[in-house]
Amino acid sequence: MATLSFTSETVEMYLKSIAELELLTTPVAISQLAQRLGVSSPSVLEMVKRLAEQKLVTHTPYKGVSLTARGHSRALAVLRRHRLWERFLVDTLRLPWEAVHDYACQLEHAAAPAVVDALAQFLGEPDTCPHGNPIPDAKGAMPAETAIPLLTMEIGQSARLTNIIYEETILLEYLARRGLLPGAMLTLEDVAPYQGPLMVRVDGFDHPAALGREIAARVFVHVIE
Amino acid sequence: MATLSFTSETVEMYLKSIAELELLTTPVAISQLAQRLGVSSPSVLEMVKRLAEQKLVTHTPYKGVSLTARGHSRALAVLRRHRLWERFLVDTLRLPWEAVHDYACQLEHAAAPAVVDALAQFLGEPDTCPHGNPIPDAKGAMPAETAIPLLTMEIGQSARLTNIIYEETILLEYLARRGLLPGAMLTLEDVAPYQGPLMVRVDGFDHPAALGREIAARVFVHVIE
DNA sequence: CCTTTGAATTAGGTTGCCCTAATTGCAATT
DNA sequence: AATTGCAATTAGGGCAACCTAATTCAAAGG
Ligand SMILES: [Mn+2]
Ligand SMILES: [Mn+2]
Ligand SMILES: [Mn+2]
Ligand SMILES: [Mn+2]
Repeated sequence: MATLSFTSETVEMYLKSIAELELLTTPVAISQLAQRLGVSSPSVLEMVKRLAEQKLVTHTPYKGVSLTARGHSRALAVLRRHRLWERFLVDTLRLPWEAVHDYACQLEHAAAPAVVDALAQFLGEPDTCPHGNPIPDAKGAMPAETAIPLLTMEIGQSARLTNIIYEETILLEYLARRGLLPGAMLTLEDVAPYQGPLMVRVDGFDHPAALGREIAARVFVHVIE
Repeated sequence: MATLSFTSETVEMYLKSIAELELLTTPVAISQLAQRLGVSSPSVLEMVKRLAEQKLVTHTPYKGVSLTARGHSRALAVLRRHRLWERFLVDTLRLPWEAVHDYACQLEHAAAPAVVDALAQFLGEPDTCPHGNPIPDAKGAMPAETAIPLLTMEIGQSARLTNIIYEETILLEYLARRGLLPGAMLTLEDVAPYQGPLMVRVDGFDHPAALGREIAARVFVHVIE
């Protein structure tokens, strides 16, 4: 008999968040995770111990957590559902690009495998979410990142926006208002010193946008030429 | 400030189940609810007390529970989401008629109002679920039942199947195998005495189906003529 | 090497939702 | 009017996730 390991919504959110944070730093600090999930550090630590017991993560005391292979594939399954729902909400239901992230965060926990497969087929097996991030395939494989953060561009360079990582609705709303959607063409005009903002001209917009470094690290681009 | 009353998935299931059971008997017995939800009677009683505190139900000791107006409208909202998702799963994703009930039971708790509205619009504001039951409109209004239970038909009468109430996957599977879907034409051929089964001829099927009274009370029809 | 400081951890709760076993009460039957 | 059977209720737990306050630790700077 298979170990009937039901994964609660809460556990799925922990695993998904760890996967997202591992793209920035690894192992992931307890406090990072606490901030991302909006819960206290002791709560995270307690859950991390439960996850470690189930061999979904490894915890190095005073260092942080990392996903095991098992945990990683669990996380990718959630990410797949999340991004498929996002496509559905934008492409089929025509809901706003910056709002669907939150809606998908609810739906991602509530779709049986048969539903996910049928949804993917209906959508034409898309390979990116509306924010440009890759959708893992049914086996859990995901293409590696080829774009670079806008933060690492050089002044004067032009680029095409490819994707926005570490999605959060407030970030998406901010970027949408400035035309910074996947596919947008932009030019880095200036970088203020002392951790100051990046001035970015977006094609079709009159005024350049000022992006803090925090944000510029999450916006990925393909430089032209 | 509005009393931010988040309704958990569990509470939603209690309210929906009470609404469904009220169609059969009212007030709803604690043990009925316990059986429907697959939990113990003490658990139900405990929850019923919580629901009563929130003025979602009224509890008459040793009698049972009834929904208040507040509880009823909450329940109809869940039912609306459930039935809209069922339509989506059958019409758009082409999933099997008898399987979608369970899938929709997960999705019904995970759709923000904006998503529900957009989904209803995309589906063309349908007014019944794939099992023939009415979908409450956005304001929570639902047409009254006009069909009668197959159980109350007289021998020799013919009828068109309209809907199946008190949905459960095993029941739907049983009926699907015998062609008993909404729209099916049927004739009541015989009723065995002593609470015995009803023999029903279904158009397009060679052998008549034998339905227990429990089931015949849940299959609704419009008699011809 | 010692001190400092913020992150991690421990200690000790609470709440929601579930359980089994024991008891009580209602209502139907003798 | 007493009995009996089943449903309802009470009693006493359990576990997953959350919290705040107090303590301990590690890494960095003096
Ligand atoms: Mn989520
Ligand atoms: Mn996305
Ligand atoms: Mn449900
Ligand atoms: Mn249905």
